[in-house]
Amino acid sequence: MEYTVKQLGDLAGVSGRTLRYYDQIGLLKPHMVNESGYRIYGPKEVDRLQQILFYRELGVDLSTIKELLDSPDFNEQDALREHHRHLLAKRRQLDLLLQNVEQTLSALEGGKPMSDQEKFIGFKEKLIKENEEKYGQEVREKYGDDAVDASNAKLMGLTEDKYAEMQKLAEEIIASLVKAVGKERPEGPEGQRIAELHRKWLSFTWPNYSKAAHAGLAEMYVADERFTAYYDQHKKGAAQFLRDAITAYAK
Amino acid sequence: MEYTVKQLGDLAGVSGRTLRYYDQIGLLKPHMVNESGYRIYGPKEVDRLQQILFYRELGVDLSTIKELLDSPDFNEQDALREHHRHLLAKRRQLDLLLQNVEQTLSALEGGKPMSDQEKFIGFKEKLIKENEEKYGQEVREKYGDDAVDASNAKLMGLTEDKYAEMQKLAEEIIASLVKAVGKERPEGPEGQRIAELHRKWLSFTWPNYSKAAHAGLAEMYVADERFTAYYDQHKKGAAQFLRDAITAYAK
DNA sequence: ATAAGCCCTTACGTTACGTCAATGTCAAGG
DNA sequence: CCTTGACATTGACGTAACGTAAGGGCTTAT
Repeated sequence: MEYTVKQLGDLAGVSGRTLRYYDQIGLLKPHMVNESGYRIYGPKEVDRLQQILFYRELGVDLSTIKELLDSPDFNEQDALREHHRHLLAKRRQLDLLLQNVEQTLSALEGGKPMSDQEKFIGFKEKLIKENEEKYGQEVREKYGDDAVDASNAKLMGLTEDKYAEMQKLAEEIIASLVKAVGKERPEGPEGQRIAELHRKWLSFTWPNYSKAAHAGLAEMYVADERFTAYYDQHKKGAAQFLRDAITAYAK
Repeated sequence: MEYTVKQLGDLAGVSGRTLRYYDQIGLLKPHMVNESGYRIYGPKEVDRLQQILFYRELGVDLSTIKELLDSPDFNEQDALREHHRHLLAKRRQLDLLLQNVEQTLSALEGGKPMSDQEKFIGFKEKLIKENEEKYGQEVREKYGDDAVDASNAKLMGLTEDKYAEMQKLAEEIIASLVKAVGKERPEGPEGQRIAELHRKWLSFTWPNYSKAAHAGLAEMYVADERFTAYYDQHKKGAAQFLRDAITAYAK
């Protein structure tokens, strides 16, 4: 199919000005220009525009998009899979915001008041993005491993004794957290003891411990609702507390 | 608590420049300025910043935000409920985009090719916003249709056997819910079994299952009081439980 | 007392378009 | 055939929401 500026614009939900601008900066050149100067777009341009919009949706700036799409080793499949990952991350962030709204509402209606930190959970897009790039894979691998670990730890070389020890440790961490939240400070001695326990717990499955990775994981505890839910199921605010404790510990 | 520019910025995930800009345009004035000219923010400013960020996240421009927050009949509760609605809408749009990516991928891998229209589903934010009310109604009408569908499923190509099977499934879901609510956790094994049953049940009428859509429907179960009433008639809290179970399941 | 890390204001730069303005093109109807 | 109205074109200027750099004070730790 062939489209004029308006037609393609309507199709994709962008303005004519936008398409002319994209032409101007060389991001999306029309397939051809007819004798009276009209821009005519073909199927290849349609697909390219789709790619552009995927990137734009994720907040990538136009010059970067251009570089990416024009790079000789650009692979559409990989790009789409990346889009998918990032969209999922964005949805997780949205879910955090939804939780935040709900909590704020209930606090307003006389529920439990929120800490100032809690009031901004879900907004720090950039931090989450950066963290994901740095530690995301590590954490994801870890998370995947966790599931495996739990069900058949023997395969990973852990003896049953060790596994039991690990579980006991996990329980102690939770129990300590439940007691500490709201009473102790994360940077205080009890908070630091918990962080130390957590480091020990980690050492069962992490081949090599690093403070940076530990801090990154802690950040994940509040950024990824799966973790948050896990810790908060025993006591609300536990994930937050643990995060702060570890952050202080890793410094 | 009192905060300086940097402290509040770090807390909320915005830059110092941003806070100074907000001061400049009168959107967020500091509680006070100390003798050496430092901006000092108090608890009221923290809350106002939170409100600002909620609006900003939804794409409202700063001058409009200012008008809203300064309007004499501004009501925080209503605003939060609005935020909630819009965030849900945004999530629906994200789900559309996710589907789009998935379809594009499968088309690339030799699946069914997409029409040019389909290539841009999920991008037209503005249209979605405008049509939100319309869309919502459509969905609700669709729900009405679903009820009709269910009652005379033969028209939809379901054999009577299949239909009976479907009803049995529905009954099992209700029965399991009644037992589980208040005793089991939604993320626990029983909750997940119920979510799985629900997925199976859905598959009778949905042409293609997607986790995103499943989760979206679950959200509807608590957002639309007709759904809630349907599930809660047997046991209070059942809709909530089912929602949580499905949400965990779809992750 | 010197460095590090905050804070201030002023001011210019940037991105991704929106919005005129002045003008040419094209299909449809009276 | 002519007009009309919706489209198209190229400038050119405007804008929102900051980023960034320059030049200079304040506070705290070593």
